[in-house]
Amino acid sequence: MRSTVTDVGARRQATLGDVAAQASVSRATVSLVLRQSPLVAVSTRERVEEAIAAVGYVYNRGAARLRTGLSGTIGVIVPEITNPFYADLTAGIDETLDAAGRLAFLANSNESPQRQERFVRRVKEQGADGVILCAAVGTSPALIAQLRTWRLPCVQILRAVKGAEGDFVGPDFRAGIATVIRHFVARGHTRIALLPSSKQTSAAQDRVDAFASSMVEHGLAPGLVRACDAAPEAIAAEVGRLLEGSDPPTAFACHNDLMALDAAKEITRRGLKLGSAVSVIGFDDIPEASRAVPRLSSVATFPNTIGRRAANLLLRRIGSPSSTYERFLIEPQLIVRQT
Amino acid sequence: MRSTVTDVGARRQATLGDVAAQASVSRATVSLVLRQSPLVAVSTRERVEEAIAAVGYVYNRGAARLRTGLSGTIGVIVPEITNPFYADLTAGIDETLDAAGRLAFLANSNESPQRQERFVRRVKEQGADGVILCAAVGTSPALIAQLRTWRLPCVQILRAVKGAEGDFVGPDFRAGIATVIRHFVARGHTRIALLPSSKQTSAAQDRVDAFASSMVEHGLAPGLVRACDAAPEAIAAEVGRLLEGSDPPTAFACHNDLMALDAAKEITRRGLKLGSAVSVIGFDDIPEASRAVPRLSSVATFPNTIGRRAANLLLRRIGSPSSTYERFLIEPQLIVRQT
DNA sequence: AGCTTGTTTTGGATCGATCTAATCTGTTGG
DNA sequence: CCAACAGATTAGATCGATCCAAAACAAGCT
Repeated sequence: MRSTVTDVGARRQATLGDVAAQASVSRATVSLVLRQSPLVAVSTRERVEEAIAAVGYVYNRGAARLRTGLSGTIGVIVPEITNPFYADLTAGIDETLDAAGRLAFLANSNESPQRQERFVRRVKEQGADGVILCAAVGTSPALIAQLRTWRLPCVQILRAVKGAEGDFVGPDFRAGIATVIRHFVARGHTRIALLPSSKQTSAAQDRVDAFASSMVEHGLAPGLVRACDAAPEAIAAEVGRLLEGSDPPTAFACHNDLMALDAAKEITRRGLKLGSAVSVIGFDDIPEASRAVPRLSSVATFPNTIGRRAANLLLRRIGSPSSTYERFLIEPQLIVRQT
Repeated sequence: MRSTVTDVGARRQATLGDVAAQASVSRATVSLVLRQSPLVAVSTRERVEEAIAAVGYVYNRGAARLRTGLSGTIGVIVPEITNPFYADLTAGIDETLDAAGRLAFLANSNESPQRQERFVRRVKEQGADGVILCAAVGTSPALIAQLRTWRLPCVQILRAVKGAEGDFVGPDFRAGIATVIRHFVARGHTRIALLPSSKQTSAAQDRVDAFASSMVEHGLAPGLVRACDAAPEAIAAEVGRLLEGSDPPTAFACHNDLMALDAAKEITRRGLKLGSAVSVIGFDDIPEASRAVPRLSSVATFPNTIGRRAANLLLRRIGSPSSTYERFLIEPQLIVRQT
């Protein structure tokens, strides 16, 4: 009663109780107003809203979560935030969560399962409502099982942890490889090499599998598969070995654009003409691909879309934890440029 | 007493109380153990730790925060997460916070002050202990003032909001420009152009100011300053206009590497030889700079370091909110390559 | 007036931790 | 034997919201 707006100097943050006092209603009523309940009379609602503004009240979602069990937060764990692909992905997630009024914890596992485990635990401690996880190389299925016993909804993206099923969103790498091989064959290539990442992920394995069956499908001899570290020197060396071998390949399907760019560089350095003598295609269609000379052909994988889909799926799953798992494969698109 | 470890099927998450019951001690004691208090006897501590493992207890930081007022979280708001510079920065922040046992909310304002404001409010609602903010273009000083009245510590990075002082960490753009001009002059250039971003930020203004005083310092006529949108076409057009003008510049200092790469492309397209006839230098030293042909000279600005410094400063500020503001300018480094 | 019925409002318990001050235990010294 | 004290443990209040069941109020109908 006595307390008025002039108590601004007060060090303490305004709470529901302060608003209630200011508006001469009960705390319960203020709570109803905050949650847009249709129960409160319009006149009271207005009075309460004025009071909220007057005392400078800010909702304390942490306190609410204690009661409701819902925090309005999501954990996002990626293995390599500095990779432009993940940055795009993150932007897509961020956008969707923003629209849903939620906030994301972002953590960079840096491909370390230990660090990843630490993050998962912290995210759980903070009471996040769910997790979007791109599992680090070497992730144990036990981690996913852990999330399950915690009843913490989880959507895996890009890489599926072996031995742990669940919701999943990622590019259809198999379809992508199939398209690339079809393209190469149409152009007359018969000696084709695949350079998958040497990281042991489902994303790499998918490429290898699809490559093998595609080659068979087109009646070609099994192509050359050379798992390759992402370092520029490693790629140059591998490309060199292939080109110096007997019956060298004339087309290279690379794990991603960064690797493809380095491969292209080495091929050019050796005096071969890209686009005519030799073809190179990467994955992801990063901005650099179209800027390079010659402009790199690439399989676009739409990270932003994947991020949005994953976030939407997670939100749905949080709403209905019991329904059966979903699996979204985003159709990639071959962008033919000069290589 | 009756309840044993076998209640695993229970839907409810284990709480402090469950651990206490399991270990036959009080909740207060368990709490002390969790916080590594030296008060508890070693034998009890061990008993409690066993109980924690037995019931599968996970700390509820949200509940703790209600009492302590500390959440162990930090808000990070950047204007453009897909820019590799910010990705690196984020990685630096993430690393530092990880070491400090904290978790970051990451939000992408996308240069929208409205969105940024929404995020700031959400971060506050979630009870974050502090904020690292790279202010969107057009941010009002009122936002910083708001944070201040909320007593939410804030470290600004890269761009300082005009009219709002506070803690700051960013590259020393002035020093960077000075180095570039010195380098150009040493190479014999006298007609120099500056292409700052057309975004109205302190980061752009710093470059403009430093450019002007550098030119004077070397006894040169004021150079050409052309604020420029980041779109490749806009840059090509601007570079074209400059080159076709009377007495065209022979050296270009660009706002960042992405712009510099596009400028370089246009210069090459016009048949001018980069590195001899014309020089181009960008900022940030993104990976693409060293991969481009010709290899782009650039001013490295060390985003990862900036991220770490900012995070460390924020952690210190959370520890002692009242001490005076600090301002860290990270010395950039000119990397001379082929342009 | 008394009785429904429907709409608003509310007191008090509750979520899961921490904090404070008090209690309990065991030891030591007078 | 008791007072004093240090060390270890605890009961109960508390943080700021939500939930529930009950109360207050208003309007309409006998």
